[in-house]
Amino acid sequence: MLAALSDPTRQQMVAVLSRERLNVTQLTERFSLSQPAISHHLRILSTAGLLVQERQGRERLYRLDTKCCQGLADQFRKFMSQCCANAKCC
Amino acid sequence: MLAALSDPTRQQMVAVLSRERLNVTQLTERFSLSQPAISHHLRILSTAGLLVQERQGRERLYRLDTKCCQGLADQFRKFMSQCCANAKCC
DNA sequence: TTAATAAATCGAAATATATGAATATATCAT
DNA sequence: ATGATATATTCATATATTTCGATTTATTAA
Repeated sequence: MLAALSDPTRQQMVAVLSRERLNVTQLTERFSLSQPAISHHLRILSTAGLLVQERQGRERLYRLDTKCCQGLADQFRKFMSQCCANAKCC
Repeated sequence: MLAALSDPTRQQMVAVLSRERLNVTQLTERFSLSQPAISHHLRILSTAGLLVQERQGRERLYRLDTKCCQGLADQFRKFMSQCCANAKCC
């Protein structure tokens, strides 16, 4: 998840897809990248569980998987909180 | 910060350094990596603001910068929360 | 069935990252 | 000063990632 979100392009994609449901073509228009590059990033974000696909006719709309996002964000928060709590004891 | 934490070795290093203050040599013993490799990771984590150095005689002890860690974790949490909130409106 | 469109995959090139060996630097103890 | 130790840096190499062009696959419309 962290690796998926460590790329600036993918961070922007997550932000954009949190506001709108877009297909690959639409995303390709917004980012100055080729369609395969966008597909590649979508794949990485999807594999990390951050996105979900919705088939709509011949298009595939991507959007944020909020449940999963919250879960992952929470997991990360816990890791960091635990580390910070440990550090307090030193 | 995300890039720094996306590497498994560095995640472990953060966890370890949250519990103990260690120098490069000690870290090199715990991880099966060369001393330069450890220094390299320490540099990346330090640059991201996650670690601080403490000079102690001829050694340099590394430990978690809890203040910075919490700040960064919080920043990330806000980003994800905002995205999830946006998504709720779709 | 066929043409057109959307999206994924493949292959290759460019770039970035991780790693270790060797070296350099800095600090402490003698 | 000198020797020993801790750490950083340099350099080269291996690996991974990003990107695009070309191709393939799948789906819809005619």
